[in-house]
Amino acid sequence: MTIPFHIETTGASARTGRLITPHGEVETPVFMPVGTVATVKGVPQDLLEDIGVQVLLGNTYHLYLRPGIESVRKLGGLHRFMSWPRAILTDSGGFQVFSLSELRKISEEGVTFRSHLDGSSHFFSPESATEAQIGLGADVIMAFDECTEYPADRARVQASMEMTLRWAARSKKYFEEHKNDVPWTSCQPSALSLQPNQIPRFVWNDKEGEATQALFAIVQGGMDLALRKESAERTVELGFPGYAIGGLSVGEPRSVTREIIEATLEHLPKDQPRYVMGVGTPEEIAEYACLGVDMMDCVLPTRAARHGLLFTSVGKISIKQARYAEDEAALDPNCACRVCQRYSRAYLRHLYASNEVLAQVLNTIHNLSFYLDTMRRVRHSIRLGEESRFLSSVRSQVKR
RNA sequence: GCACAGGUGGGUGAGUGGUUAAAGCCGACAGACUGUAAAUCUGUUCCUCCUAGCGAGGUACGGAGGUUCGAAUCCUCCCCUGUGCA
Repeated sequence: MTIPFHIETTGASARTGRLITPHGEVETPVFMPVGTVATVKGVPQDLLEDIGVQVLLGNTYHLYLRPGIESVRKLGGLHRFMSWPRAILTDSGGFQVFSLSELRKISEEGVTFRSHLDGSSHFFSPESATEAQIGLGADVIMAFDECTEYPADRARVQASMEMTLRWAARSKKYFEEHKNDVPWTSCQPSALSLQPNQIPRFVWNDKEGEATQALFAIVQGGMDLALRKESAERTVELGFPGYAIGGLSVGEPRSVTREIIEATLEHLPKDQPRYVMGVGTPEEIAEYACLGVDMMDCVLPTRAARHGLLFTSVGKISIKQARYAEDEAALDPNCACRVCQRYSRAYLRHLYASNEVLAQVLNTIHNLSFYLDTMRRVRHSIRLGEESRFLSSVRSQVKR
């Protein structure tokens, strides 16, 4: 049994829905904060729950290197290890094939990485990446792919796309044969016991036959519409419970990103979840959601926060700027998050300038709150059939 | 008072006769960041002018003189700081 996806409302192209994972339901379209090494840098899990994070992204490559898949498995899987009762999606390591280009060697069989931590050599294949993700036990796991670099010529994009296709088939085969090896069989998120003065622990039910992990595949094809179409159709033929559009936000112009997303979505099943990997700004995720994208993830809100760049309803704010030194106003006058409710721009700037860790914590909480709130409003507007009006209001805010 | 050591740009600190307006680091200011090798990275940081450039001029290494084609660098005196001895 795989994870069910129910579409609730449908607009022109946008839709809202529910993804029923073994660790709770996820309202879509959803933004998934990135918690690469089993943490959203700077923000504790209980706070992530408070601000409404429904699903987190983890990274197979990083967790494989440290603490190691076996450790996580022994500790009950990633949810239990990091004390996160809600849904998790793990990336397969395919993006590291792209981002660690200096440190890897690709062959049909798989990819040899040199660890960015200690230089040691490691081999990832569709089979081993899938095995690792089963060991981590995320609710949604991703087929091992090659995130094609940009720019790349057509022959290169085609060859890369076809290899990703073969790797998707291998990932699926391995998954079908081993999907019962997850470190949990089921759990009830509501069973989280949080007694006073007690270390929070989950109560894990071991009922048989409950929902298992779902393996999503990734469409590649570079910036070539025909190759995207071919990649989408052939991936769909292989049959997966959900599909991702990968290989974007790798340096191409934003107009191209949008064009590829829009064109690729047409070739993906309308009744299954569609996930665009690695996007975007608040305006972009709102826009893509209105195109019919159900899931997105991005390091931008968390990384930018750590670098002093904050997304607000009045545009981007670089909190390090001298102009905020004596600004008593809330960071974002229209934001209800705990940071905007409590602290002034002057204080946030001071924390940043002083290199205090609280700056990272507060900035990240705000940016994530802003992203999640944006998606909440997108869902609301889709339900009301007013997504185009919502989009134009978001765009006009950005211009200010 | 004597003897050493030392005084360099916002700070620290290299530099001991010639591409030195003066390294590096810090600070300050600005920019970047999109399936996280990212609490990271990039740029600017004496003044003036323009045709905006490895452009022109000015000022600058405690102060004043001097040696030299040329001085932050060598010499003399003075001022100041630190340490030790009286």
